[in-house]
Amino acid sequence: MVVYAGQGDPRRSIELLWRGSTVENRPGPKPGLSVDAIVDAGIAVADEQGMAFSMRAVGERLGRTAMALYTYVPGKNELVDLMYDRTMAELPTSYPLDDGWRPAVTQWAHDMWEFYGRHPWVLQVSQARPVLGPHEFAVTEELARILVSTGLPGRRLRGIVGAINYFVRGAAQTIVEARAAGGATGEADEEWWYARSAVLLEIQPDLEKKFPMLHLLETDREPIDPTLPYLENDALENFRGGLKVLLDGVEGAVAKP
Amino acid sequence: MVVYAGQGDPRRSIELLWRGSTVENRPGPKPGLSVDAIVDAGIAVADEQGMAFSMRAVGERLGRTAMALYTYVPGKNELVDLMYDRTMAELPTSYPLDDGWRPAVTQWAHDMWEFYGRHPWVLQVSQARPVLGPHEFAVTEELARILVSTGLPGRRLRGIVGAINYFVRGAAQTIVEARAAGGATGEADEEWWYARSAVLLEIQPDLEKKFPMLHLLETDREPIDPTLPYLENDALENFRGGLKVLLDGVEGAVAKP
DNA sequence: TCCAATACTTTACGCCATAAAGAATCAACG
DNA sequence: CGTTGATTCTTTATGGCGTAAAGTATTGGA
Repeated sequence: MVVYAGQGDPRRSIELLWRGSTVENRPGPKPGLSVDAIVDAGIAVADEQGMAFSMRAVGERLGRTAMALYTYVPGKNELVDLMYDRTMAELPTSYPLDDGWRPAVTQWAHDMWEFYGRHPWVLQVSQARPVLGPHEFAVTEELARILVSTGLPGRRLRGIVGAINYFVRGAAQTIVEARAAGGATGEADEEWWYARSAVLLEIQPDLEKKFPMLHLLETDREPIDPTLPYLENDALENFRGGLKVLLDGVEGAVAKP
Repeated sequence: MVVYAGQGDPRRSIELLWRGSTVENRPGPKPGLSVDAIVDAGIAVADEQGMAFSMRAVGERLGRTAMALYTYVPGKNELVDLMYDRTMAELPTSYPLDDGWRPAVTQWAHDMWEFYGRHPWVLQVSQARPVLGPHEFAVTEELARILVSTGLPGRRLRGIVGAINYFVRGAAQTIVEARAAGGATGEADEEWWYARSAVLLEIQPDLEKKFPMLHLLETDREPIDPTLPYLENDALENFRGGLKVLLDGVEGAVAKP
């Protein structure tokens, strides 16, 4: 299940995102938890166990039952929203433009790529309905700021911002899920690929003849960095190459009106 | 939950994908179903109800219990794999190159975009572990074929193929999920956005000053086609713009060595 | 005719999110 | 100082999910 953002009461969600919890002097037992603590626990659990994290797991990590969380947070969806936005706080929001927009965008993209690698579950949070939280805003604002310095009009930049976002996300997703495929250890990785490929070639021996272009793409390789596992090499190379082409396109748009 | 492809026995999965079910004369009652029928039912259910489709629902549509499906298919993951690959069969796999690669790629991308619109659940199927089915191969092979005609070496094309895929997927995801946000009818769409935005502006009145670049991007609009709903306009415009930039980048790569 | 394989159902298990109700705790008011 | 009412947290229960296990009915071949 992709987690859709903000199914619940929009007011409550947005207040939580932008205001945090307002604590006054109220009757009743002192709260033993806080929204912040719950969000942090949620992030920790998700980082460890992926999106299979559950309210039970988050509660357990805090020494409570799952239901205790519902005192602070309307439901799982809203918690995910908060986790999503909170995590984004760790991204830089100020890139120097001294060398122009291109190095800045490149750095932004690489940071984003690494961010997704650190928090794979973020990629599962629905994208289209933006969470509309402050940190997500800040991160996108920064990309916009960098790109505005190209001089291109906003109406053209919107597609570009989207393209860069989609690209980084997609590329990150590829590597992240490929890693996950290997299992918890991250080691059985190549074996998994190998098992699949072997069976595939056994069943379809003439695969390379049936799909000659894919074969061509697969086999025309640059020398790889032997210190990295195969998949990381592959993904990083493709990421750099794709980003380069994308930014070349932007450059073209900047050059001619 | 994003549905990961192929958790089970790789041999069984791949055989199902590439060979279909082998039916001989065996003892026991005649099968009342077939893998094909189940896959079709699965696609129908998913098209209607989104990824919340369940084994029970698929079984029901065929007048069986959920467990009956397990006679034909190892599990839900494998069924999703089969659905995924089967759906892709409806995509064209031969674009004319008479006018060069660019119109062909553009058409490929638009077809893909519409495909995702027809089958939104496909976007939820895990990307990174490719399903490795014949139709997915064919679709990607075709994109590769088009791009090989640019004369670029395979090693450079790999990043480009990735970038185009990610972009189309991302852009489609945005519009598809935005549609879904509106609810089953697809009508409450703008209202949903409006509700969120209104609350956001109420809580953060100086939003536009805090994020001036986003504001700039948002407000610099082209005249829109009044026959389409707002969101479709927006998404389509961004899709075209982003794709153009991306392909400009490819063109740049083609021009200079 | 009987055996063994097959198709399918029923039942059950362990997850999940979360609704509903109850127990314990505390500030404020009479 | 005792009571009230709000608040935190637990317990229990509901209805969903994928699928394991066991049972029943059906069939081709020996």
